[in-house]
Amino acid sequence: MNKLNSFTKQARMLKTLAHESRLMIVDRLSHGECSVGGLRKLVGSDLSTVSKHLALLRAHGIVEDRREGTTVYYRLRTPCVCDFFTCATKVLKDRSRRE
Amino acid sequence: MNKLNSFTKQARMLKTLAHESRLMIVDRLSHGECSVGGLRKLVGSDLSTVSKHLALLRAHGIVEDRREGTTVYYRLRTPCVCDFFTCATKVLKDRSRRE
DNA sequence: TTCCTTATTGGCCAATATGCCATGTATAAG
DNA sequence: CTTATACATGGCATATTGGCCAATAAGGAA
Repeated sequence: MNKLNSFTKQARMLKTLAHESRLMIVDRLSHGECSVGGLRKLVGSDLSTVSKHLALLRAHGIVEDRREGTTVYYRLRTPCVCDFFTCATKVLKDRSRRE
Repeated sequence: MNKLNSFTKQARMLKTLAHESRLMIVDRLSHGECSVGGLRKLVGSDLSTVSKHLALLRAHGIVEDRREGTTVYYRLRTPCVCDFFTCATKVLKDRSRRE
């Protein structure tokens, strides 16, 4: 059923990660689960904005959540997305060496 | 002078790559340089559209160009961006296994 | 029940991205 | 010179994204 080619799927995933706040969230979650409020303090945006970022990450299978009372905790669902950080850092370093 | 934090820079690079046509272009260039016209056939968009994608990739240091007569050839400037494909494929596979 | 805390969703608007067409530029050929 | 080829760029319309506020939902406590 999923007839989307590889480039389309890769582009969607990259788009999902291609935002400063969402990168901060993923990086934070790579160290362990965190509540929405906790992530809000981290990124500094409105709670509703953070919640929407999380909804997007969840819709794309990057994170999953767990409710405990009124608090919702998020965690990474695909831990290897962190490889993007290694990858991105490497590219950025490589690029700065050439400038 | 570049006071941008790491997340901002990473987000910019991901945004630059987060487009189906640009991914196709980078993938094609990973096999060797190619003219704008050649890339146009590959992605199927208007030549001006492809040219703008290339301008964006160039502005972000992903590709560089070389003119030969009236033809302009593009090539990857930071070959390790291809690691993103490995990375993305890995994540996508990992995700599909969990669904 | 009502109140409070925490998070999600809807609405709205500003900012950005995308893509096409038309125009401009650079090089080569005649 | 003119013409043709191959790209690049400006402009404009549309689509998407991002973020805030307000409203809503879901739990826990009194």
